[in-house]
Amino acid sequence: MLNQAVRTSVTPVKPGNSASSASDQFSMVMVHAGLVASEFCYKKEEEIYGEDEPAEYVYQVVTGAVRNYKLLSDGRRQIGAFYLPGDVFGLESGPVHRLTAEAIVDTTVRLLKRRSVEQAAATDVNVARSLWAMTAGELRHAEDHMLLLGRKNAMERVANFLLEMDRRLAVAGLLALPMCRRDIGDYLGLTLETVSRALSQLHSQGVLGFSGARQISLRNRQHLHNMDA
Amino acid sequence: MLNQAVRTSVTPVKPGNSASSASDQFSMVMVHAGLVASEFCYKKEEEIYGEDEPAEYVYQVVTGAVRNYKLLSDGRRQIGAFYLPGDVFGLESGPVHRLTAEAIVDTTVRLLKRRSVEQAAATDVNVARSLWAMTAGELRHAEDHMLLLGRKNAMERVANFLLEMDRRLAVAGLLALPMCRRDIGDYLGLTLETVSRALSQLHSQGVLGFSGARQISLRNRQHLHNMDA
DNA sequence: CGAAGCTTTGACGGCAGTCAAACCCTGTGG
DNA sequence: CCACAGGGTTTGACTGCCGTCAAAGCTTCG
Repeated sequence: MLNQAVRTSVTPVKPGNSASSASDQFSMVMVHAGLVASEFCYKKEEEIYGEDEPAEYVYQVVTGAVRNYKLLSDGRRQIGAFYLPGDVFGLESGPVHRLTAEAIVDTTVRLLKRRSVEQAAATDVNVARSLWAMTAGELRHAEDHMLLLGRKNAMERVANFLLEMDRRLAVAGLLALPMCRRDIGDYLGLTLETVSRALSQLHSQGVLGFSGARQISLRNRQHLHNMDA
Repeated sequence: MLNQAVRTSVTPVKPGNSASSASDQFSMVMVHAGLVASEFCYKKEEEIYGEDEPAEYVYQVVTGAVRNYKLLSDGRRQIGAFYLPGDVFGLESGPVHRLTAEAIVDTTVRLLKRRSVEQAAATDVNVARSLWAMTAGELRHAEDHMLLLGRKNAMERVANFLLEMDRRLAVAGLLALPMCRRDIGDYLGLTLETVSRALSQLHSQGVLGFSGARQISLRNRQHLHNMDA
């Protein structure tokens, strides 16, 4: 499961545009608690942890991308979140992971032993507050996503997705999507064909440009905002 | 907004079948912190707090029922959760409420000042742990609900809803639903007509019985479990 | 250069949404 | 006590958005 221990680190990951406070808080937890994070690498498509497995570690993406999902018995899949560089994932209040996490592409993570984090939280109230805030941040995302899944049409979902990815991983105005159309569909509650058709329509309207299917440049963010309802 | 101060209390609410640990934790927070909760009543359809309003209180349902929802600008609504006797709601890690809460029927709540809760968490690590656990419980529900909204068909959603309500509010094998068909639809990402058709089909199959549209008895829970995918 | 996987596009179908009308229940006032 | 009004629920007819199935095109990498 853990491929390759590369090195240890307490330095912050990529201050970049993924300016969620979660990554800062992750660093803070480590600093306050005197913890040291190890780095590991997962290959493309490799499982990081499975649904209902004991939660032994907390992770932070350094490079790459992760999908977090649930499966129905017949194979239908709902991706709850994508984790990108700087994002913390796998943090549980209870004993087990409630979704499966997989590397979408080759991915490097920093990780902390969950038990160490718990101990830090038991002695430092600021650490405890940070853990709560991280879970609350995931809840906020889930609440927004329920609105999308329950009430938005296909074009609104895709527009919302593009704006979210633009905010979280665009560099130099260019979106380099790590995930395939099926992953996007399983995140948005659509089929891969519907995602493709929506993107094609936006392309033909000049709202976005392609440099290969996964390199996208947004040419009219306002139009996307208007479509997002 | 706060109609009527009835009395104060530190005793647990209704140990009943809503055996979520959240209500116990609410009591624990109060006991550990020496806090006293006030009781208030909201009338049917009355707003308890609005989206983006400052989060000043934490609430626990004593009697009645609450819907927690987000709206799109054109009126489409997604209900994220129903809160029933014993449930805690309105707890935020950040400064504001992210959904609107309304009483579905006449509802009594106990409430704590958020500032008091924060202070208790700052000095008692067990309180801090409880707050995190409550938010984590809401996140778990949201993750399950994303799977329902993104990937289940109408019958699977309704079957899931009936089993959830059966677990949370059935007394003597009878479900007394406080919410109308539109609320159920807005919770399940369906229209009220689709909810009604699914319930009618289950009735005609003998899976459930009606005593009025909102009094339901489940006659074949196994069948519902099988339908829930 | 070739194979495999990913993406796009097209044709068609079906599930759930929309619109509409009838039915039912509850509460209220005569 | 009954009539009525209003809202909630059920049912029907039809529509349409998105899913399904299929095939062709495009990348990428060995």
